Order: sequence, then structure tokens, then C-alpha cells
Amino acid sequence: MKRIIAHLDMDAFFAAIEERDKPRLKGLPIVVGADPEEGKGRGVVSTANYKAREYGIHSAMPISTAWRRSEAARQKGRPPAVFLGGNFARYGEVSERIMAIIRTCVARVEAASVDEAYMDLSFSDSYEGARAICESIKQEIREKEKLTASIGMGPNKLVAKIASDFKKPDGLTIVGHDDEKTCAELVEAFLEPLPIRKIPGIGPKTEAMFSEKGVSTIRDLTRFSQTELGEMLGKWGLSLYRKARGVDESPIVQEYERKSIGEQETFREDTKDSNFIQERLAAMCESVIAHLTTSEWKSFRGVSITVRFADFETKTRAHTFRDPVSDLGALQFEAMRLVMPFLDKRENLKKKKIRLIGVRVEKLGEMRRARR
DNA sequence: TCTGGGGTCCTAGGACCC
DNA sequence: TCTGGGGTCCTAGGACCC
Repeated sequence: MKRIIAHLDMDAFFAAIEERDKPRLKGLPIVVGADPEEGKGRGVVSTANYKAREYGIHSAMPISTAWRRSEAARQKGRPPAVFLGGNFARYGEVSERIMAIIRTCVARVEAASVDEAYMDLSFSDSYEGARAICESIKQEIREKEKLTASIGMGPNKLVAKIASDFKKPDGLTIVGHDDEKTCAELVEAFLEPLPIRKIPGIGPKTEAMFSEKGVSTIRDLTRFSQTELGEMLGKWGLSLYRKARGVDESPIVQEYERKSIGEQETFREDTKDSNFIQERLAAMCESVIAHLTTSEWKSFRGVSITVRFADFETKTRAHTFRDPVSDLGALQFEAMRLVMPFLDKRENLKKKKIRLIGVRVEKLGEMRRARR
């Protein structure tokens, strides 16, 4: 049967919630992310609303850069950006209500992240019917939550996802047709001129690799045979061959199983203070265990730690227990044992300062609660 | 520009088993 | 005396996503 898939993406989600909830922020540029500390902060931008984007501020940008751009705007007499730390529990609640709205209209839904969902609209049998469903979902989100979403629709998840990003905010982009042949032509015409970066899974590294070969658009990608892409990128290259042609059979996954739980912390200043690092690590272990016990999982077999140095070199070390464990003591002991070689006092003077440490528990599941 | 914190998936080599 | 092939588990690193 013909598939019709839609992808819904909330517009500037975190910033839009803040603007909605705090009337004094109405119409101002808003940046949710790390504390900018007057330009000295170490984090990044999580979300910038559309006003802040006019200043050249966008997600994943260092918060210090965002601060400078806001200051530059202020010099020109424009309002400086409002920097907020973000209330993630709150965003989670709003997300759940939005997913509930979607689920009242569509049975098969994949909550792909806090602000994204795929919907299987194949049951509506025509693109016109599917469009009506999407319009009513957008409408209900606008009325009940006072937020806007952009939706993309197409014959599979790949096309739907790229289409949802095509017109933002508050967009609805349909790349498909009830007639199969016409549909394939529309998909091809839509994808070909787009930069390869639009394909999910192509990041900065892959983009740069292709750029050296003179490949910038999806059309350029179709020059390569499946074998050539496989040689360049392995298994991922084989599927990229199909993606470049708008082909994707990946299913809607309605239930996800968490595979790991972890925490990491970037220090305000890089440090060699091993007592401080051990204290932080012990605290992070506690918090991971707390998170674990409130989750559906009770035990773990894997522990891994991360150490990031001042120059961003990153080391990981892992250990697997023979039997599942669940107690704080076991986690702290093993995590400490794994980081010790990086903190060795005698070597300390020679060693680089440390920027971040992290702990993660993996291989969850042996003592899972009974399923309904 | 100087790079968060939460994750997932893939690769490659080595150990070990049959 | 010159050596297989397949499968699974483990570790470390890396790319990517929101």
C-alpha cells in the first residue's frame, strides 16, 4: 500500500514556549542556552527565536559568540537578546501535550525528539485527506498551546523530514502525489537542488569530504554509484545512494527503549585539581543512579567515563561487569578506577588540564519491570 | 567562533569459542 | 609447520542528531 508520512517540527520550540509564558518577552529576541556570563560563558545556544536569528544567532553556536552578536545589535540601537537558562521539565510537559494532540488524530506516531514527531497518514489514502489532517493538527496546536509547528509530507520519513524544514515557521510542505510516477518525479525535483547537508546524517565532516570532490547538491550526489558510496562511507554510503534518490523504507518506530543513561559536566574553568574532579564524578554517579531508579530500568552492566582535555581531545574508558549491578557504590568504584589514570598526581604537571568529565551506564535491561 | 548535555549508531581490532 | 572461517562480545573512537 502507498505510504504517506508526515514530519512535524515545532518552531523554535524552547524559545517559543518562553515567549508565550512570559508576556514581558513578547516580540524580543530570545536565546535559550548556557549562561553567557558577559561573553565568558562556555556553553552553546540551544534555541534562538526568529528575532534573535536576525542578529545572526542560531542553535549550536557558542554562547559567547551569541553574546557578542547581541551586543553588536545593541550598539546599533536594537534591543539586546534575552538570555535564558531554560526549563527543560516544562518543555517536556508541553511536548507531551502536543504529542497527545497528534495522537488523537493519528494512530501511528513516532515521537522522534522533544519537538518532533513522524506520523503515518497512509490510512487517509490521499494527499488531500492527509493535508486536511495536518492542517487541523497545526490548528489545534495553535489554539490549545499558542505555538506554531511546521509540517512536511511525503512518501517516506526522509522526504517528510526534509520537507518540514523547507518552509519555517508555520509551514506545510507537501512533496508527493497520489499517482506513484508523478510522486517520484516531484520528489526528485524537490531534492535535486538542495545542499547535501539537508540529508539527515550528513554533518560537517561528510559535507567537507564531499565538498573536496566538488559535490554540493543532492543532484551532485547522484553521480556516484552505490559501490562508490559504499567504498567511501561503508554501510551508511549504501543507504545514502538511496536517500539521494528520495528512497527510504525506514519504519515509524512507536516505542523506543533507552539504551544508556549518563551525565557530563564542562567545568567553568579547565582544571588539574584531582580532588575536585573526583568530587564531581562521585556526585554525577549519584545523580545517574537517581535517574536510573526513577526510570523503567533497575540495573546496568556497562560503565563508561569520558575525559575531555583543554584542547578538546577526548578519551573514553569502559568496563563491563559480568553480572548486572544497580548500586551507587559499584558505579562510583568503577568510574573512579577508570578515570584515575588521567588524574595521576605524579604525572600531573606534565598533563593537560581537563575541561569535562562524564559518566554513563549502559547495557540496561536485565532487571526490567514486567511489561504490560 | 571555540565549541553543552542528552543521546544513538557505526567501525575496527582483539579475544575467545566452535 | 603453517595455519580456516564464522559468530559474539568487548573496547575505543568518531560522526551525528536535537
